Amino acid sequence: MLKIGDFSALSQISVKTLRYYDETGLLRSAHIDPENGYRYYLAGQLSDLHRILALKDFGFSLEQIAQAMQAGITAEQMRGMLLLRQAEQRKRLEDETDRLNRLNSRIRLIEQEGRMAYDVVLKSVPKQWIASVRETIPAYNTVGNLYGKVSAALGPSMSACQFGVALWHDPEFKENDVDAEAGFYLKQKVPAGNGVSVHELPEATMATTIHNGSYQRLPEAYDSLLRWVAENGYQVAGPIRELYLKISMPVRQDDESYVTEIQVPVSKPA
Amino acid sequence: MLKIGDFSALSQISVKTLRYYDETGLLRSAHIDPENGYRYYLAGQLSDLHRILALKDFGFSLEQIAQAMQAGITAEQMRGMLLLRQAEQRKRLEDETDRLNRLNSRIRLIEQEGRMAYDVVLKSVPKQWIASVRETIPAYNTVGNLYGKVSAALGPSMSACQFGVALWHDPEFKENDVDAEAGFYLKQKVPAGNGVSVHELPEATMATTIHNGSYQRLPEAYDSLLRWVAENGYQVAGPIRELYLKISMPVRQDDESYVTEIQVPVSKPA
DNA sequence: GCTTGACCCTCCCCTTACTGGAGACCCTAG
DNA sequence: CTAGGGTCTCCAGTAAGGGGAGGGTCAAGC
Repeated sequence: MLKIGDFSALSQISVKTLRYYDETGLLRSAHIDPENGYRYYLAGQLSDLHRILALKDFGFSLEQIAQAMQAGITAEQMRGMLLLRQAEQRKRLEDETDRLNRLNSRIRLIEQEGRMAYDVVLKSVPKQWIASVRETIPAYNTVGNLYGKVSAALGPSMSACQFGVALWHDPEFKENDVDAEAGFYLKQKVPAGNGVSVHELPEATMATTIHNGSYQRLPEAYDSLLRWVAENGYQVAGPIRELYLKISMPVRQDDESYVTEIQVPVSKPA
Repeated sequence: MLKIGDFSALSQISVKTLRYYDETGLLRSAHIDPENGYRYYLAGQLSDLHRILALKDFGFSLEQIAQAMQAGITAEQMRGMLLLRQAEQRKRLEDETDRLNRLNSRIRLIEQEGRMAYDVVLKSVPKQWIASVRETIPAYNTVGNLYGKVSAALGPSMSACQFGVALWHDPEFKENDVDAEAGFYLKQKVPAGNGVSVHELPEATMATTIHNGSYQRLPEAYDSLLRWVAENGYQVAGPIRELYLKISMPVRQDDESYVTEIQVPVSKPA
């Protein structure tokens, strides 16, 4: 019979941890002296502990290990467990690889451009009702003219609007003759009409960034964002959205208090 | 001013998390109504939140992020942070890759041998005093004869002994003329003499496994262990140790109550 | 003006796999 | 017989929030 300190020395596992395993039932001590509560272990329990440590090293939780241990598992069942864990571990490895790639990409961007670069966040946005008009306009920065039309057509329904948004439908960047959709996100559905379309934008996975300030510096944000998309192995999968989260009337191109979010729908090519 | 729910909807970050960030000072709400305690956010804070999320995605802890955020960091400082994180992430990726390899190796072993295979654990063992004799013996299983010599030579010092141990000094497996060292681990240093050497084994990183039962099945344990060492990219880096953790007198080759630990010192080839 | 449902608040407990410490008891060697 | 080290239980804390209770607040519809 070994005292807990001896068992700890043999196994290189801390006394604290052994007590924890005993307490949680993962590895019960072979005997407890009822006089003084001392735990006693058998040398033969070292193989149980080794099994626990090996499974832990494979990435199983203590709870999973406890289940496997008390069930007197066969080689075939063990193989099944390990194959499941293998799949999870592959996924994990892929995630960590992607994370490293994102880090590398950001470092490159900072080194090449000498500035901080925009923070790009990948997120899934829910379905969203929108009231809008879609027209071919001469250039990006003339999109503002469309909002008057929308709000005039909506009339009292304007109260259901949250904030302005633009969608760029051209699959490639175009200087002129831009296929633009402009309108407002809606708190709830409102009737369409008067040339205004009311429809629901689908749920989508978006690479997004926030631009603070003047619209004249928007191209830098687009630059960071689109490079992020390309360098991390995504492709653009739909119209890019611009959300005008803070704006003031009358609209000015160089108001530094404006807040704009750019969203690029993305997908991983198969 | 946005209520916490609005800010949550815009950012896709849960209200709970936003409150947690406020509480911990990571992202304070711009204003708190003193009447009712409601938190209010500005749209401009979205870019702060985006920075937090981007850094979190890179693997920084919230505490690290908080420090970086309140210091008004420059692009160059940010680059330094990211380079440090990059090195950590590379290490992590390597660890996770090794873990997957260990998993693969174990699965292969089970599939090829149709049994559970031994649980191999990598651990670092501390320096250890030993009293021993070293001789060339006809075969492995005749090592038992040496222990009598050692205990006779030690005399009353035997009380400082913990358990018997054998070291195999041959770099390759040998059936005959085995260069063997046999003796006992010591609780403290004792005087040498009478043909017994007392010296200290160095600290070492060991791949280890526990064998329960008859010595006749020890070769299976060696098989699992040495395959593990080879398949996980280690090389043997010193004499293999056998620790006789539970044994009884007289020694029998087929006693199923014996417990033996095999330790292979390993290193990663450069 | 009233009600109702959605929203917001704080406070507490829970998660994993332990680690650290306090205070008390116990064992063994000299 | 004493000193030290070993062991016990209990409590608190970790990172990053999630879940829920209990209670106050706000806005819209009637």
